[in-house]
Amino acid sequence: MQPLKTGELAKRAGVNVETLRFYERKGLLPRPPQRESGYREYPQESVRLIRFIKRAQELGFSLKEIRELLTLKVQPGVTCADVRETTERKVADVRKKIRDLKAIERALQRLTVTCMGRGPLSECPILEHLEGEIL
Amino acid sequence: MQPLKTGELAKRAGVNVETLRFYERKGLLPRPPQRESGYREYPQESVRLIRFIKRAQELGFSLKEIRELLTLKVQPGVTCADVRETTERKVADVRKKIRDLKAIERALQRLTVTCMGRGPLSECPILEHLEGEIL
DNA sequence: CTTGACTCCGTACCAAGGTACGGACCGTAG
DNA sequence: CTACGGTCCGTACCTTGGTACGGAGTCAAG
Repeated sequence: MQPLKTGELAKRAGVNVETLRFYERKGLLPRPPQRESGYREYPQESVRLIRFIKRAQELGFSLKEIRELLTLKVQPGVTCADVRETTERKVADVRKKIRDLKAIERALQRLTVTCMGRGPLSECPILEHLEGEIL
Repeated sequence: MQPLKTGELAKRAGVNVETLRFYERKGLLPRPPQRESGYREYPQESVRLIRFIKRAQELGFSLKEIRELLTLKVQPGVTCADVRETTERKVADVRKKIRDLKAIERALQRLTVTCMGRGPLSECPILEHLEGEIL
């Protein structure tokens, strides 16, 4: 298995070359050995690393959190329980976001229910509510 | 009712002075008449306008969307139904966000369930999943 | 009339997660 | 050997919703 050049890694991992550079700057992707010319030579595992990042992102982890997860992985003495704890915190975050959005949904829903969609703008219950006339 | 100076409006509306300047730049808050000295003289209604913005924000509207709502209000021929439509689109957005977050929640929940929190990091099911080992 | 608080303006900065650009250099196919 | 595409680097730019700063000018209380 040959090392990968930046463009090859980007292609295999399904991201932009610029994104790789960005991840490197952010400390998510370690800088690989470089040739004399400066060309980076990524090991094959880098593809997995990028995919790890992308998966974690899909699960709602921020890049900062992902960097922490990656740091956990290489620190001695870190246990599975630490990773689990991070994940549980994230579940709690996500649940809070869901609760907040549901409150918003209910409020908006109440607004659309009060508005028949008829009548002039000056009597629109939605705008009235936003202006604080009612409630 | 005297006109309000920037600081007074900010105080009454519960926002920062800088925020008012920001809203003005963004086209949410029309630039009021100004004295010779440049001092702005806001009409009392501006307090309501800022509160409108803040309420709409709490309901998940972005500043851009709020600007559109405000534009709707002053355009002739716009009906209550237009406002209702905007609100309904927003409800749909919010519902989609909730669905997405629920999918994330389920996925994270599955991960924490598979992880007993014991054992070495090298066998952590959470990290394994993120790396694509399983599934 | 002085002085401290307020206001003006442009601009820079923050977070997050990238994308884009330009000039210089490299590498390889033809 | 040359030409084209890939890569390097630093930097600027984008979005969203603001916050902060600094110098100059202004207002109003004492």
